[in-house]
Amino acid sequence: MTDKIREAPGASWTAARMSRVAAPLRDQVSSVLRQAIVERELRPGQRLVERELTDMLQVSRATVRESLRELEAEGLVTVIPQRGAVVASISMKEAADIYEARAAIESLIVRRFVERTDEEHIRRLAGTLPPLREAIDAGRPVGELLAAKDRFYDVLLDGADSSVLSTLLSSLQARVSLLRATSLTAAGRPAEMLAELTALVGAIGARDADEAARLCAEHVRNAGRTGMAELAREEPPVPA
Amino acid sequence: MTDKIREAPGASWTAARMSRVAAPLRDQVSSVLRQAIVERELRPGQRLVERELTDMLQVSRATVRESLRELEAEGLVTVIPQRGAVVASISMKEAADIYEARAAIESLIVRRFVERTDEEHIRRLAGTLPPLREAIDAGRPVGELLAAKDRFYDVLLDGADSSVLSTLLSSLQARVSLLRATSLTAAGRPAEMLAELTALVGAIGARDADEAARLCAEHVRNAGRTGMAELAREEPPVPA
DNA sequence: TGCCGTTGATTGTCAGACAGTCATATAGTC
DNA sequence: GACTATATGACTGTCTGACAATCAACGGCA
Repeated sequence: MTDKIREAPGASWTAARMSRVAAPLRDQVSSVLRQAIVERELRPGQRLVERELTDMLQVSRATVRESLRELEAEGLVTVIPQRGAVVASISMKEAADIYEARAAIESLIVRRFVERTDEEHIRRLAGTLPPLREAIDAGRPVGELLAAKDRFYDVLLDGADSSVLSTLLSSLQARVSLLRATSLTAAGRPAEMLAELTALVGAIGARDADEAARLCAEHVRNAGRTGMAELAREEPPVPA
Repeated sequence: MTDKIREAPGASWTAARMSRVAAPLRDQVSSVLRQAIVERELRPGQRLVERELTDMLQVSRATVRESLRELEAEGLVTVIPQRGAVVASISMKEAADIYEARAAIESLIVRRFVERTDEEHIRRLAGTLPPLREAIDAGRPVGELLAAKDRFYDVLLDGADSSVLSTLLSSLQARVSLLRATSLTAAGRPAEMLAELTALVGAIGARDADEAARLCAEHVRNAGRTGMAELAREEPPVPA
């Protein structure tokens, strides 16, 4: 009767019980939940019952609740007063807004990268593309493509050297991941993406900040467009 | 021995004890603390000792802690493990980053406003300027100017109709308020601001989204520049 | 003067309790 | 049999008290 989540098929994240290590326990709890949400093991609309979480993660209710506040502030969880937390879901409209915001922020990041980075960073950035190309050519699963693309972003953020912008971007990225579809699931999109990133790296290499920013914004908008189109033909989210 | 904050001179916000009303208690606590921080009644660097907060606000430690997690996620409070929460402080560099991000986001908002709003909204937006002008001409205190400007933003955000962008902007705005100086404390800056906003409204009225976005970004950058210049000649933040 | 152990202040976490509220199942009514 | 009023159960919101672990400051000692 309880333990609904634990019984859920394929709920692999339940294995991640909490063990007392360095970081505050609540941060570990947040991380586990955050990851489960972003990776869609916890589905949008799904209730997060405190008692179930405490049983599953073996921590006290107080700790779980503090974590939930954190996730709430990040927009990954929605709290309905007197009803508790549910995994957040976003509307198409919100998703569109988030993509727009991402375009703006990422452009800024690219601009920063161009302005303040050195040849070494540019080389490293360019170096992240070949693995991506190989993954695409080999028809690897979406997860691996995303991982490869993450490395691109890692270098970009590192070079832009702005914790503020990094934080902003990752919170936006987490929220769009609430949509089930990635633009990368659309046929042909991975190749397009690679082309866009290649062009972007080209502009960065030429130290053309304006052009790079423009390409970047366009890239995000394209991703958003395909992703949302993809989404439009899937089933609706889990009802409350 | 306890009650240090309550005894603090001029700590007017302490009067705001919690009373049980509709919203969850923790939200009231968050609001009180957030406001106290943004209005600089709690200074950057100041420790927020849980016991003192519970005494002052008359709520349990659990409730206070949940609020602190929320403020932490908003970036208004920094938590040092095993030492607890302190009011966040930001470096000049971070502040500059935030202003840049604000410029990007606000431009987007203005663009949205132009794209999707009607004459009525534009009139309302223009209508917020005269009170601002009067406040400036009458040499009213900075607080009142800020309030008048807030009304301008209210209309703008309302017309842009995007909760995502509103949330983003207000979190950025809260964080820069951690700097003590407002650009408005600089001599002549209020008048400049008014001129910039007037030009902005003009572009919006003409439905020129590009120009409006450009003016808006410029406005934010100007505000950032003066604000940070102002800041540079004040005393350093309260040490930990 | 500078190192080190003691002490006090606080945080991190836990368990248990209880009122209030929402949703649902149950019983009673027409 | 459909419909409403009520009882029940499942949870959340909040509080209290407790205790180990850690940090910071103090004072003693070399």
